[in-house]
Amino acid sequence: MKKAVIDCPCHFDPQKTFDCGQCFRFNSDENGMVSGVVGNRYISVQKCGDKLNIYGVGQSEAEEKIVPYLGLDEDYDKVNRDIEEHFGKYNDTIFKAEQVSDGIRILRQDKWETLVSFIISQNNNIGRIKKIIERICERFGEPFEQDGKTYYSFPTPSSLAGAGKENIFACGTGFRDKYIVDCAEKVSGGEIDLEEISRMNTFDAMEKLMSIKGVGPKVASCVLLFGFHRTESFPIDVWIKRVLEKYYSSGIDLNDIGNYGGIAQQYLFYYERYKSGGAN
DNA sequence: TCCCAGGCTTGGT
DNA sequence: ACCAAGCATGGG
Repeated sequence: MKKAVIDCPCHFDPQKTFDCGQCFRFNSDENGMVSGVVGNRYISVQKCGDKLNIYGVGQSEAEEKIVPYLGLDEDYDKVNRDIEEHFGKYNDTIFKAEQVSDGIRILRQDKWETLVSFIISQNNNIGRIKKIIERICERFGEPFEQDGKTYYSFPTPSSLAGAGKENIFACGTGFRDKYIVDCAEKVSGGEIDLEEISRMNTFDAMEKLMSIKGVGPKVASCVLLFGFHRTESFPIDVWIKRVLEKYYSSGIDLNDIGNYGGIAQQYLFYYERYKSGGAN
């Protein structure tokens, strides 16, 4: 089995990072090993002191692809300072959230995979989201072998566009089948160009993403944050609404959350949802 | 034009 | 029966 070892920066906890709901194809075991499919590789990540063991890729691939994927090139001291500046002026909630959530990083996931994944996430729970995505990969993705086991890549836009609504539905998507089809058709047909979106300002990018059926403000902002690394994107869901009412009842200026407001959102989300024993 | 309520698949509890 | 990191839809 291929293996790489890299220096682990501060503020990185693989389990928290993959457990905070931004990624649906990874699972962690009791040894703190976190494993899942990235592109056409199955990788496992394990933190050992100030080192990070990465299995499934060689040293150069780990440094070139996995380090940016994990967001390890981002300076989280700087990130945290900016977050404290923008959220600390209201009260001390963000400092507590930062402490509890320390180690969460925003991944650089594939744009297309993130888009489909968060369409599936609506009105759904994480356990079921994961199962649906796995079935979609098994049925429409490309198989690849690694260490004697078979894994499946996330299907391409054209693969899903040609899958047929009934076959998408058969993966357990429920009413979201038509949303996935619309999304796959628009992306494979070029009507939606994800690389073009990555060059747009956040407002235009949101508008463009929301022209896909089943993509509203919450899904679009999650896709921008997790798939486009728009760390200023601040998804507002039921949990964050609760946080805003509970800790920021006199309101916060959503137009002044800084360049890393989305990371603050993750801290607050994790703080509120997982501090009292966690969810599924 | 904007706002709001009820519906939507499915599996877990 | 109720709920889940929401959204499209139709009526007012």
